[in-house]
Amino acid sequence: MPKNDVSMSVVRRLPRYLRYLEELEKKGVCKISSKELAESMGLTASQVRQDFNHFGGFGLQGYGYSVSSLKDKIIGILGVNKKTKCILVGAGNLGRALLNIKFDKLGFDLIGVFDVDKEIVGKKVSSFTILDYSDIEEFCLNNNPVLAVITTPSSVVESIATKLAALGIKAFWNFSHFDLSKKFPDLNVENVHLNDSLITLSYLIKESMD
Amino acid sequence: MPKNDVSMSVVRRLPRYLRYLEELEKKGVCKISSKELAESMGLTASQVRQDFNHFGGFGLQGYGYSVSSLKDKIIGILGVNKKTKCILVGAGNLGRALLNIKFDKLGFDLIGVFDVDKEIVGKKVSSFTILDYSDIEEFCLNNNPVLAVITTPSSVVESIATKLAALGIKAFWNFSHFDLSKKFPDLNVENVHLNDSLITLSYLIKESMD
DNA sequence: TAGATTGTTAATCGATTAACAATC
DNA sequence: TAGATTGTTAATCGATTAACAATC
Repeated sequence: MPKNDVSMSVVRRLPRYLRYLEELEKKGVCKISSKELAESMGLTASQVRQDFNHFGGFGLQGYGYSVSSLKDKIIGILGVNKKTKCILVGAGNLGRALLNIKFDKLGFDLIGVFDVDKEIVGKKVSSFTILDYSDIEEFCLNNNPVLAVITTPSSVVESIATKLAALGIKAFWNFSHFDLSKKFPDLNVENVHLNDSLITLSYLIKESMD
Repeated sequence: MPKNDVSMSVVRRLPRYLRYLEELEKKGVCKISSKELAESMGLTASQVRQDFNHFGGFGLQGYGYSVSSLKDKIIGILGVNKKTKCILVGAGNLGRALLNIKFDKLGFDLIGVFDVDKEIVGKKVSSFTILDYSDIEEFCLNNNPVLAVITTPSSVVESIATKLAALGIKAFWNFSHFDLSKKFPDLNVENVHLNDSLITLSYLIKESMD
């Protein structure tokens, strides 16, 4: 059972652990020590053990960790085995690219994709038919999605999020620059700021040229 | 002039500062105090002043900071005024979505988009003609790009990156799960792990339900 | 000058690392 | 049992916050 108030530094390492463990399992590795896992991930053995012990003792002293049971524990902690209902708003290039994500393998069930553009409403992208944004209210009342993926222009995000929050949305995966955390401090917001990421790289390149 | 060895915590806040300053400038705000800026960004005034002072004194005691000159300083620090040559490898959905990014506003000049799929090679997406991946070596020898955006399947990233590194690429903007930092410790790598981001949100939602 | 706010030093807090006893 | 490696406590390190002198 996960305990509360684990720091975000730890939480953000959990998906990485999961990825590495899945790779190990694929390779047929059954057992791994904190030392080996740390080395392959660029962490320290102490850090690995500290991280896991936030959630209870997952290992066996003198042996190490069972890859499959450690993986299962982390899946449980992250809630990847859940099927949290979600919608995607904004079926532009980025939104459509995100439709390739295996939401069901990440703990979500994508139940609706919306856009305002009448040109694309009704069309099929991957296995999803684009729905009309003007029907989103009724859709949410009927289906109660928990997460909204926001891939619309920043200018319309405030009004969309306000509507969705009123309809009971509890979390935003936000690809826009609108600061949803400030406006909705009680909701869960995860920002993906691609521009910031690329600019950071500009800085690192510049520094490495010195 | 930027000094060296500023921590990544600080560096990652710089693009956010830049965004907020651009918004302020758009609103016609000329002057801002560390206190005001901190409040609007969810930081502390101390943190804002510490951050800027890593790079020199940008403010005026008793007055605050000039929005436009602070913005210009940060642009300089981040190298956003540069035009670092870059290429994109993998013109699938995600790659094509990224073509909408204003690379030139973020310090880069996107000079080539590559894919292996003969079906799309030669086609135009946005203002870019998709080039044949088999010509990438010659292209790099002629044009010397510095950054490669990697939006191919993870399985082929190792061989692509090995080739590009040998051709003088200095940085990767990596959207795959392949661990480029481990294989190329001397290159600049910025990872965008969308799956990890979504999984983190799964955890946060789960926690907030308790 | 008085008020405001920076630049900077010192204190605090939290995360990482080290150490080692517990134990498989 | 001896060796190995965890779980956990203590030490260290670094980042954030607080405080205040400098100064516009």
